[in-house]
Amino acid sequence: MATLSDVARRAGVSPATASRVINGSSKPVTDELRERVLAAVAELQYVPNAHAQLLARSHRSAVGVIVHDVSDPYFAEITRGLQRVATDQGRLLMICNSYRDPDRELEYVELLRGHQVAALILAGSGYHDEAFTRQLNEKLAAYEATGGRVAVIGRHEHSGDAVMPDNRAGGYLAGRELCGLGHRAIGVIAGPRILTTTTDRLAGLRQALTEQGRELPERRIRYAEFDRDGGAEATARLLDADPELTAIVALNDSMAIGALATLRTTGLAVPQQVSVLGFDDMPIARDVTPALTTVRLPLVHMGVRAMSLVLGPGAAAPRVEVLPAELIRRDTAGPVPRSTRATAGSAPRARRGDTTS
Amino acid sequence: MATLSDVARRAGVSPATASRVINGSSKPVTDELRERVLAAVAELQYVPNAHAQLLARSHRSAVGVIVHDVSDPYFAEITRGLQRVATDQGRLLMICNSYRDPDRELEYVELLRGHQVAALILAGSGYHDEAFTRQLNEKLAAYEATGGRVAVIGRHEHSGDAVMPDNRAGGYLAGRELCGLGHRAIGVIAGPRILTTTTDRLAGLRQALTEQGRELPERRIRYAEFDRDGGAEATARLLDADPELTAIVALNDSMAIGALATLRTTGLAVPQQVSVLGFDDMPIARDVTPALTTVRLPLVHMGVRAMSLVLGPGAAAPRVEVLPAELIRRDTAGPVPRSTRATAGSAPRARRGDTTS
DNA sequence: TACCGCAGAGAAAGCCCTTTCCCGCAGGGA
DNA sequence: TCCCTGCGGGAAAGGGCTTTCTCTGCGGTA
Repeated sequence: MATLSDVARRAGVSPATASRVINGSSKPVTDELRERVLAAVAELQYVPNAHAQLLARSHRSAVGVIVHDVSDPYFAEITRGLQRVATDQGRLLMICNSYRDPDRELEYVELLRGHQVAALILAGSGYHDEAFTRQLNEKLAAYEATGGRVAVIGRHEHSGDAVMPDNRAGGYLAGRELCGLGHRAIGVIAGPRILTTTTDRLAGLRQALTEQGRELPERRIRYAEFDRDGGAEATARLLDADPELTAIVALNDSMAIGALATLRTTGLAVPQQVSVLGFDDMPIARDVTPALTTVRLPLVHMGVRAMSLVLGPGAAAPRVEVLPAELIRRDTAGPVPRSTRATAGSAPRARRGDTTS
Repeated sequence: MATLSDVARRAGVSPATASRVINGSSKPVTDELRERVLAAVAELQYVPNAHAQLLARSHRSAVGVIVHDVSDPYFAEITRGLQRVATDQGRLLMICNSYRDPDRELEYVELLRGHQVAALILAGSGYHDEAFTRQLNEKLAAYEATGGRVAVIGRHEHSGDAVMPDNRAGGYLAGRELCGLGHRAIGVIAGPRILTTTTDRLAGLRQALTEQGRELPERRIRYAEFDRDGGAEATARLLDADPELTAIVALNDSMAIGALATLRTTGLAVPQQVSVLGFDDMPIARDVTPALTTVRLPLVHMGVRAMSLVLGPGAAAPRVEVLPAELIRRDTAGPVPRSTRATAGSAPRARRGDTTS
């Protein structure tokens, strides 16, 4: 690889001058030398060594991002928002997929710190895991102590700036909607228990049901992976145990899509026999059939806000921005069927006693 | 930020020793000093400066990847394959989204070169653009001249190693399938004309139709963005001009999903009135309703192969691996309807003279 | 006892840039 | 004419790390 001194030598100038031409320094250089340098660059196909540059100008310009998986639409949307603001400000993003592995998350914080990022954004659910949370906070604190900026999206464990989708309110919206439609036998397919996103959404849902005199017993909840296959499988388990269910709340849209797949296989009509509610409103939600009724989160905006916080002026006190959830009514949620559903595989069971307000 | 010399000073050793402990060098260090260094690292929350490291050991370990958009399922799958091999070999991936902007692609080649990547993988369609192709090849050649390895996925313009999905054969499969089902009035919603992927798939499709004595006139092709909305819009235009169409081939699954959306809005039943074929077999294809009949490409495997080529031993001659396409029959393609469709909005028109073999 | 070899540690030379500091020179004002 | 100013350019000092080379001191062999 050609180096800067190669270029300088070839152009018959000092490395300093070559550097100034190449970087468009404010220091003036005569046109003649400039030409010579540019010519040498072209001839040698010179590309500056990014590591050397980054080391020399200890500049801190890139921003580190840790998500679960960029190709998951939830994070893809958030990332779109992050990217938009970053690009506007001429920042490079370094995006890491933790695949929801806490250890990997910790490693990536170190890695990004090592890469001298100007700021760090963690997106995605927090964990109910004290030891991990403490470790993470220590690392983040150490990073902030050296001037790094940190913001989190959707996790409350961190003491600094945060952008929070209102998961709890979203769960509440879902619950209220189903109650309004007359459902009582409501099942939930949930993501991993250890995720705060799961428990927050569940808490809101439960609150809505409780307010309406319904309840949400643990036996009507199935925990699985937060993806399509997890949703499909959890739905199967749920229906197996509780054939009289008239509604299923999926704690994200991917699971909801899995649920629709299982229901189709089972031959249960949506929403005539079973209603389905999703969560997140990923782009694909409107394209499944029937189109998914879901709780929308302003994903792109969440990204925009987080990046703005982190690149904008700091604040004395940590800022928490809560962004509202919104119910999007499409075609998968309908009124509770008039009669008890005739279940195909298993014998119809007597309704278990739901309490009434 | 604490530096290595800070650590060394605190531990009462030389920077050399500290470095050896931290990096697990093969050079032996007494346990006592090791302990002291490790303690200092922990106390100072020391993280090595990645740029300095990368500069000092001019090692070239990371691999650069340029895709259209990682969050596009097509590339997400490919990337999964790339990642798998890279992780196995302890390589870091730097992934850049070109968003199908040739200039950005060129910039990213430079950027990644500047970051001293050991290899470069370009995934995604090539362009029918000689000037661009020449420029890109020059840049790649310059990179290879300095020992860099290059592989491309799905583009023939490059002279080096390549992994090629058989787009043409895939188009052929789609055409043959529709002919077998009796379709004659076949429309195509295609990606941008400038992409070789578009023209390759189209060529295969046209070949199949021609062999069966059908034809594919330009008026039955609509070019649009290679995404959902492009597909929806192109479908609308196509149906508007040609209400008697009985089948639509989408040149990728995203467009196919857009087509399904438009057909649903229009009130045309799939596949009873109109058949739809996709291309790629993205994960979501099986979850739309009806499930999408499509041409499968071994996306993950393509990624695996490309990364293997690029990290494995070099070859004297450039290697081209062509990976086969496969037709996946699901529920969107059916036999041609018996009678001419009763079109809702526009008056039924006389069939234009399709030639018969 | 004298010498060789080796283990373990440090000194210092890069890695490739950027940027400050300094120098020479030309032009303009006194 | 002299001095000051300012412009254009180069020398050199980092930036933080790795790694080679060198040095010291010890145990073992002749």
